[in-house]
Amino acid sequence: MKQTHTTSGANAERSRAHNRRVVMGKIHSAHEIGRAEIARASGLTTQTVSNIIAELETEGYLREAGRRVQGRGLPAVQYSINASGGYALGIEVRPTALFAAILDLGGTNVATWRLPLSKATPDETLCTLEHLMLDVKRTVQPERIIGAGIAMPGPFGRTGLSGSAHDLPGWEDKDLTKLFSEALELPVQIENDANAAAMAERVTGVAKGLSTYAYLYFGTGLGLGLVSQGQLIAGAFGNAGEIGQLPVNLDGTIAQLESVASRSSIQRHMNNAGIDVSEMDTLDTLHAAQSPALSSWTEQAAKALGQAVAIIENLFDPQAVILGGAMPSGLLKDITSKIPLNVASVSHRPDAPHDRVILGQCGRLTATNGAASLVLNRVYTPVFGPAA
Amino acid sequence: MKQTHTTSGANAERSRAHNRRVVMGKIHSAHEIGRAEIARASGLTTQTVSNIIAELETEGYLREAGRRVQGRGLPAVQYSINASGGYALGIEVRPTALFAAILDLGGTNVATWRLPLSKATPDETLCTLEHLMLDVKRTVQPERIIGAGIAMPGPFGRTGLSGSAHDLPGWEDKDLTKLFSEALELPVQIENDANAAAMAERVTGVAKGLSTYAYLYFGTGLGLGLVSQGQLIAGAFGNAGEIGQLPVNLDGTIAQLESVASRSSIQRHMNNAGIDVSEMDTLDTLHAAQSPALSSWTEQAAKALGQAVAIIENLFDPQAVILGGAMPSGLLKDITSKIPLNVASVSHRPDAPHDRVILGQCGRLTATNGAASLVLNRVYTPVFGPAA
DNA sequence: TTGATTATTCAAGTCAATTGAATTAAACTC
DNA sequence: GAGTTTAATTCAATTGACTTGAATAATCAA
Repeated sequence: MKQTHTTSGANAERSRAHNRRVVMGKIHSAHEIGRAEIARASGLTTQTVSNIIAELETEGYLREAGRRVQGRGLPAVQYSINASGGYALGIEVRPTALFAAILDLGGTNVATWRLPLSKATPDETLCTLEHLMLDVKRTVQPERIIGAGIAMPGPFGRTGLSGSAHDLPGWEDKDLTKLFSEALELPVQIENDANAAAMAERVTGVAKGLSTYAYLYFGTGLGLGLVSQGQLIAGAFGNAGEIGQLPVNLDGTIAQLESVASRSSIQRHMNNAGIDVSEMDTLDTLHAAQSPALSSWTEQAAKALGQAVAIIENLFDPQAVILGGAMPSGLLKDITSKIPLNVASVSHRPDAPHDRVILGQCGRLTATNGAASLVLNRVYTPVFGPAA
Repeated sequence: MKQTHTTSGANAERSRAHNRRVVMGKIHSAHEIGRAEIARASGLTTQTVSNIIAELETEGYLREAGRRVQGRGLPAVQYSINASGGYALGIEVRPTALFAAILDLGGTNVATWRLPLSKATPDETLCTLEHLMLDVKRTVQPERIIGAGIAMPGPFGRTGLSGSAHDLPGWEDKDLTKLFSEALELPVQIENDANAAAMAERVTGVAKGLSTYAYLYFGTGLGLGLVSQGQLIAGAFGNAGEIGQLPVNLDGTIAQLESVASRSSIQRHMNNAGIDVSEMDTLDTLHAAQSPALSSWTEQAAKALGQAVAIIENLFDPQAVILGGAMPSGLLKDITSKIPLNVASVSHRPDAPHDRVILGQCGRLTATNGAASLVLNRVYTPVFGPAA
């Protein structure tokens, strides 16, 4: 993930790109907004905003949304995102399947694929992707596809995946960015699934108004995505957020967070109680029926997550911690409400406009949609090259 | 700490400011470097770099450092930072004293003050500062002072300090930035002591080549500074890095990190052994004499810190974790070497160019010098306005 | 109806980047 | 050691994008 950035300098062209993002970002978060207001909020002149909006409109990214009368003076022409003006492709690579989704500029899912993989080796995956692309190009206008985001389970080495813990063999020492961008013929961004999922909530979900938050992702294990000022914190090597091994204290016993709060931990727990939950729907049913075995799991998980949340709040001071991932939403909601919060924390702000722990709303395909959201976030959030 | 940024847009002027920082940053980290090389490293043209360097040189921030023959072609004129071209003021407010330091552009300490405070109320502090400023202006040319950094123990509320844990009463609900910038008549930056200390290592210490790292700070308690891509991670309300309450597991007993690894924990531990260590020098002597009581503390502290390091590495994936603060350096070195590292971590990189845990080198006044380093870091690291 | 207010556009001006050709000084080649 | 190659730097012209200030348009208030 680490690379030498040789483009830290600014020039007119890069200023324009930056300002286009600023404008798109304001429109995205305000939903409908006029030029003058964007100018005030961004520090640009109305003239500049006008020019940029004209450009964005002819390119199809924006559309007029009537005038709004708001007191005296000429009513401002409102602009909003033209959802069909661009599309982002999201790819999630899992050990047994490849998920894909297309989101439009507004963040709405317009297509979803699930392609089985036997081993998820690079060859098989890339080959499957080439077939997928044919389909993708039939679904939306190819020239309207802005880019692709790829979500894979980490951890990442300097290139490719590394370490002994990940479940995708054969990807070590590969230049992932090169591999995918060549196969897809699109600019790509690669993140682990938790990070991608975190972005989904920012672009379309409950984190839309937030710029600094943490996201706990229930995948096979448990992942953490950290977003600071609208950008993912990747860490030096792209592996920030490995929270699974966090030690938690359950009634005097130390356990790893992931072994108590994850999908695989439910399966283990329920199997011990003689119940098979290999199907996700079973879980949903059990939850609706208030299964005692499931609620004893929930209790443990919530307790463990409470400790994780306390640590996250202390170390990162986020606006909120969001919970999401591939779990029945009723169950997730239940967990969310049961997480104990430390009243002595700096995050305890009685006047806060929202809860400290929030339920994510992006559903089971969060990571796939999140992969696409990585692309959308780049449209809406200005970035500048990092320090050397 | 949170505020509405109305200047996220880019223009020619802000581009220039950005590029000046890029150029200063390259020169700072390379020590001596020619224009063409800066151009290559930054993506700017040599012409632009030439213009900026000419500007910076006439302003006194740079100076020529001879030509370097490096093979064929015209030998490049080398430039380096002109240390006396600018000064940064650092202020550290503690409950019983105000520390101040001036660093030159090269990061060298040119003056230090220690002014006793009886209660460190805003009134007393600001009054003391006004007297200090008279002295400061006699020490260096007033117009060469770039700005001031302020280090205070957190946590911060939306304005001022808040919470029950901090030791500076009377600062609640104050607009710190306004208060200090008006008293000093300088642009100011305010951070907690751990964050300031973290910056000291980046500007002058062992973190000079690092852009993403964590810093564990021994103050009265224990603080954490997180630096990502050359910038401090502040969190949503400026309180990121509150690591003191982290639970650690010592032989089955759960303790708070701060109660085992901090200056006050040493005092408690040694008092229990019947030894008084209210003077820091005593500690140094005891360490040199290999006091058994002290080494039993060190062992516990290192064990606890090992757990904290593991969590930091997993959550943040830094290039390194640096240890520093107001402790005898021999003792710190000892702790550093004794911290157990998890071999299974993603941070275990046998080919890394440096250790995973590094001893800081900025000495006892790290936080004060660090406050000044906040200012210097802004000179050397380009920033752009954060997302809305 | 008139004046105040706010949004927007028009036209000119400015800033700071880029581009391409020219100059300088060293190293390599024969 | 004369000529060629290479690299850094400067000179002069150009361009892109933002700003400025004046003009115009549409609404509210009196």
